[in-house]
Amino acid sequence: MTTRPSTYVTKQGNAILDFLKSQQGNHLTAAQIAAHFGSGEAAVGRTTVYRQLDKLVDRGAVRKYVFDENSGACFQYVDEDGGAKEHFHLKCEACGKLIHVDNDAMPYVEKGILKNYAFEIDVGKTVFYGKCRACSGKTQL
Amino acid sequence: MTTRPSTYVTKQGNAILDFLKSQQGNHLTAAQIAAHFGSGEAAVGRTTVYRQLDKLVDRGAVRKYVFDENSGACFQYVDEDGGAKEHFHLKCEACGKLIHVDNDAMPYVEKGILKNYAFEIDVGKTVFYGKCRACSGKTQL
DNA sequence: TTGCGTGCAAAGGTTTTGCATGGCA
DNA sequence: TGCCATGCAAAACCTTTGCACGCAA
Repeated sequence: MTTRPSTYVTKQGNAILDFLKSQQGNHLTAAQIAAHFGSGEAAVGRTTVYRQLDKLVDRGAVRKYVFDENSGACFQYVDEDGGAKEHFHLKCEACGKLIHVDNDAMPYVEKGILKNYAFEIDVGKTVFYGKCRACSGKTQL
Repeated sequence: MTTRPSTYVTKQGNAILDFLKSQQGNHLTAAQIAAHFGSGEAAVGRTTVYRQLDKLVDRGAVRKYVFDENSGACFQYVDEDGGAKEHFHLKCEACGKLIHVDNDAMPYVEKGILKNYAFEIDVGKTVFYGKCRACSGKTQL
C-alpha cells in the first residue's frame, strides 16, 4: 500500500480540501482547482494542488476519475461515512456532458454482473458512453 | 458519427492492423506499436500510428482503453465487425483480461438507463472496470 | 491527376521532478 | 530544531497539428 503519513497540516492543504467539499456534487480537474486559487494572495501552486490531491486520494477522502486521456483527471470529494456513494457515469460522446447515475437506481447492474460473471465492478471507474437526451434527437454531426 | 471514409489502403495501415491482430489477446499502447515498427526499414512514424489507430477505432476494428491517464491509451483488436453483435465488455484491472458479455444476458442495463435517463448507450464502447473471479480472490496488488 | 496518407518537426496539454525557501510540530 | 510542504521553473510524458512529399486510386 502507499501508506502516506500526511503528517503536517497546512493551510493550502485545508484550502484544497475545503474547496472540494464545497463542490461536493461535482468533480473538478486539477486545472480547475488550481485556477480557483490562482486569484489574489491565497494562491496555491499547481505542484501543491497535485501533491495534495495525491495525498487525499491515498487517504480515501477524494476520488479520482479519468474520463478522457487527454483532458486531465477529475477529482471529487467523498464523504468518509459513505455519504457520497460511488456512482456510475454516463458520458455523452456528442456534447461531452457527464451525467451522474445514482447507484441505487440500478442495483441490478452491479449485482447482475457479479452474479452472472463473478465480476466485481469498480463502479467509480466505469463510464457508460453514448448519447444524452439532447443529443440523441439531433442529427448526426 | 465521425464517418471516416478510410478510402485508401496503405502498407502502413495494413501493417498496424496485422500487428494488432497478431496480438489479439493483448492490448498495446501507441508507443508499443510504434516501437514494434521502429526497427529497420519498415518503420512507421508515431503520427501514422496514431492516425491509423484513430481510423481503426472509428471503424470498430480496434477498441481503445484508457486505464490510467498518464500511461497512454491502450488499443486492442476486436474480432467481430463492430456494430453487428455488440456486447458489453468487462475489463479486469488486475490481470487485464477482457470478458465479453452477451448483451442478452443484461437487457436491463441498456434499457434501464434509456428509460431512467433517456441515455442511449453505445454498448460496444462501454467497458466495465473491475476484477474478474480469479483476481478478486487474490490479495490486493 | 487527384487528394489522401505519410512523416518529420514543433506545438499542445497535463503531470512530475529539482531545488531552494518557508512553515508546522 | 528537524523535517515536511511549498512553489517556481523546467522536464517528462502522450498526443495533436502544420506542412511538404509520396503514393493509392
